[in-house]
Amino acid sequence: MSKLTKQQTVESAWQRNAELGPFDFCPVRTTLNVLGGKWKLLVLSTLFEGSRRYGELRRLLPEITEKMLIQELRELELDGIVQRVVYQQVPPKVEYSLTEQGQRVQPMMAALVNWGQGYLTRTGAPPLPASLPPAQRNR
Amino acid sequence: MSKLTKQQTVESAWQRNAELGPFDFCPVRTTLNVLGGKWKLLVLSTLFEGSRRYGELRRLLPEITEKMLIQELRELELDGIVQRVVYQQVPPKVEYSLTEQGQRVQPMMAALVNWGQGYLTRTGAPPLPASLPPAQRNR
DNA sequence: TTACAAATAGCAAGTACCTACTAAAAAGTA
DNA sequence: TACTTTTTAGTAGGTACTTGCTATTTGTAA
Repeated sequence: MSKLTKQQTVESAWQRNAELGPFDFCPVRTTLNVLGGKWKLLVLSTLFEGSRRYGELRRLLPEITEKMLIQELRELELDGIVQRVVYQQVPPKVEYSLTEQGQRVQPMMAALVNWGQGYLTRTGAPPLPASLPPAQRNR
Repeated sequence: MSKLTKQQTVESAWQRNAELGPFDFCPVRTTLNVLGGKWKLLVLSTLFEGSRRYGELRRLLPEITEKMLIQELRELELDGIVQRVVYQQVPPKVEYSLTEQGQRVQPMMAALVNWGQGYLTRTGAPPLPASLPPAQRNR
């Protein structure tokens, strides 16, 4: 993207990262580019159960800023992971759901969950934050 | 971490992200925290084949800065993913290899590779960078 | 007319992340 | 002494990513 256009429009995450060079057809890099946002997997996990309106997502994921939520949704839409359907009503209604590509994330995420769980149980939660008393771990 | 100690020492990635709140025992978050660095999976994939000296890694991965390379290695070591063995020689020799936790990354990464490949083939490489002529895609 | 709900966008400020460059240790060799 | 090889650390600067706050649209209800 040009340095001149300082304008901050939401882009496809793929596209945003696609100018870094010829490494971009690396499958892992692709996955990280498309799904690597701080909240994307969290949002997707909510959509595994079915489609949701924007407001529902907001209520289900209060730790995400509104700004971030739409931004992530917008990127996921541009990258073909979620589908956005607008109903022509007056208090507007927008429903988000997973595309086929989005559905395919589920087994992949299962692998992440699996590794993370193994790590947590095997290392006994945070590995050696020796500086903190153990009691503080669960804060 | 205290705002006062501006000192920039390498921390465990787990530890660095562990103060964000009670979400941290989420397995996915854990996985992303530990393995989410820009180069970590790339480094690990190099170690799947066996142990490597620092210099070998540097040569095999020229796109990574030396600084970043040791930093990522150090974090991975602190998080228990790689093992670091120092040989008491005069031009120093240090070998890095995967721990058991590190070995377990391989199947997980396979899932990432799989998703990324599916995405690339199904969407036909970069999805709609309509602003660029198709020829430019392979730059 | 004023107020409201639902969804979304923009900007400024802050934080985290990466890179480039410089430099240190250690012990043998020229 | 000066110089090499191998591994590692520090610092400054830049870029990318997140957050907080404010604002817009559009019918309908008060």
